[in-house]
Amino acid sequence: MRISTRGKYGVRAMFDLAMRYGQGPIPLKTIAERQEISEHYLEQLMGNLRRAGLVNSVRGAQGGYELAFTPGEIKIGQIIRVLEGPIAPVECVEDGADPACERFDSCATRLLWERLRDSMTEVLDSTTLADLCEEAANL
Amino acid sequence: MRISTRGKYGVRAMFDLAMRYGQGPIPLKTIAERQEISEHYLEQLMGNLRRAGLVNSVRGAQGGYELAFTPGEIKIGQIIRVLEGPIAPVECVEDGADPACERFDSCATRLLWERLRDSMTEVLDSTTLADLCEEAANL
DNA sequence: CTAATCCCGAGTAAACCCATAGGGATTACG
DNA sequence: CGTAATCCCTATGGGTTTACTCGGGATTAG
Repeated sequence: MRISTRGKYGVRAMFDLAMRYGQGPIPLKTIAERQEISEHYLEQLMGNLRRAGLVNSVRGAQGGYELAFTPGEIKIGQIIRVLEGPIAPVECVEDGADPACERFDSCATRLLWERLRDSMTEVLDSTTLADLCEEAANL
Repeated sequence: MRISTRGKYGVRAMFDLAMRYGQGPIPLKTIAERQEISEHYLEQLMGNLRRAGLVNSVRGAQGGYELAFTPGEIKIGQIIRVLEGPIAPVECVEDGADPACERFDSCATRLLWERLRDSMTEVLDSTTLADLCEEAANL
């Protein structure tokens, strides 16, 4: 029941960018050092986030990454979905999964997994990067 | 963000036992066939559940497994913890994890993971096998 | 005695995770 | 215009986990 380092690192990196929102592009190297994440590995994650439209990149010297939206507009759930895939404890309760479940009594356990999925989604989609920044300020 | 087949199969098998609670021991083979789970694989899972005290086993012919408590006394969270480990999206918010987090601003993300853990725990520990049986009856 | 059953440990193929390596493209700045 | 800083891309590899399979031993009802 763990998320992988992808989601963990991704949220950390995005939080790092959120804390410096509006200060121009932040180089990957800086984020990686501050967050103690392998640079090359983080690069792959940032690539995914960029292609998903959550960050913009600026190439060349003095370049780096910046959020594509304000911290208040980016939900943690979006980051997780990009880096970890759909938020669903089992495949058959993924959003848009085919509803044909040939198993008869699995339906009972399915309701359980749906409730679990919903409660996870609720937490992850009701928290934005701005919320994390605010919480960080109160520590 | 998936549970493995261990948790999935385990819940299915325990649900199967709950639906037949009080009818004497159910052989593994029967459960495996009904739930379409590899027999040898399920055997390993049942071993874990037995050692955790959630099921009793009866050896020899006419033997099998039965719940060690009434369906209403067994929470899904207990099954998941036996087969999947602690319910925690990241290691540092495991119950009883050392509170020494040398990372400074990870604290902000930590609050998030704690909220996620709590919402997952809430769902899994507020549902019992009896709840699943009841839901199955209403389908 | 025998068949049914649980019990146990080893082995294994595939997938996934977490990187690492090396080079190419772009651009600010002197 | 050259150079260093930076993003971009693909490939590779070791380690771990997953989801089994296999083979045999122990126990017990009938």
